[in-house]
Amino acid sequence: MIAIGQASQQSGVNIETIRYYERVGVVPKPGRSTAGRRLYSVDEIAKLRFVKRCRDLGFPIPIIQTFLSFTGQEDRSCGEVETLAEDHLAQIDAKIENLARLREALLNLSKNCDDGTAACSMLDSLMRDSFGEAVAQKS
Amino acid sequence: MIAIGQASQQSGVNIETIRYYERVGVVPKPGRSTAGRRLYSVDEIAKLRFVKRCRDLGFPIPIIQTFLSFTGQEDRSCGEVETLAEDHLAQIDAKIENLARLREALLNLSKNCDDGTAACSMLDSLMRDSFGEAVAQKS
DNA sequence: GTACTTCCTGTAGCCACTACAGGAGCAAGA
DNA sequence: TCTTGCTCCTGTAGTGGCTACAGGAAGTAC
Repeated sequence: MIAIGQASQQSGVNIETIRYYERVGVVPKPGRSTAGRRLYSVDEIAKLRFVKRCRDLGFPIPIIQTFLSFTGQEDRSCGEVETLAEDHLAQIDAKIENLARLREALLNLSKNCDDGTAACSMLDSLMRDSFGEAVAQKS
Repeated sequence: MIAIGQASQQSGVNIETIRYYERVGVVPKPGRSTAGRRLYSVDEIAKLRFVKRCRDLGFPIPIIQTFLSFTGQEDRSCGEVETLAEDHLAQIDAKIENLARLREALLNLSKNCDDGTAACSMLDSLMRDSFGEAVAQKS
């Protein structure tokens, strides 16, 4: 059983974030020492590491909670996990696509900027009415 | 001079968002009718539209405020705008790259998932220690 | 005993909105 | 004139996923 600082080091999750995860119910409340300090087992560290990996992959916390509810039960989890992962992948693809479009728009805007003249054509373009219909979705 | 609902329609900015922009100082406080309702001029609508376009391009609000402080003055704005736009472009590129890496990691994880067996190899991988070093940055 | 570090709880801040409560004004029709 | 329905007002709280800080208590090393 180790304290939260060590748990943070071993899991890669920030101390404040560990407490936040506990508060919102991502990980269960750990045991406490007689003085009231949190004590973590090896399993709990592993769970924290799992959460961190999922977060690094961009999964939102409610999805991670679903994942965690699946671990332990052997049957029927794979299909649902796959669906959730595919949905997430689709969202990532959409984000990439949107960012690429945004990148294009920005490049088009700023490439007129390098002629060294005083007035900024990019700001002008942003001010004019003709621009801005192509880039619309959320990133 | 038009009311906030019309201003919202003509600028494409949500009513609540217009009030939010006013509150945080992105756009100046508009005039009011005798009954206390906001009244917007053509120029103010144009400014709202400018803010919307910048937001659609992903510029954060402080940058947009800098842009707005440049409009009106003719000299020296282009170079600074260009720098800000380039920085923003670099950030977009970094995001795209990170998402692409994330996408790869997710694909690698989930492609073992489609064999129809009961236990989920993806969750297993996420639980094991060997995975997760390649994907680390913020999106 | 003292200095230093780690830990505790609780609250507030970040970003860029969005939603809602509870009320007031305004325009059109009966 | 009255009612209906729409728009608008202010103020506050919620979103996601943390992060930071205040003010204190406990543990450890010398």
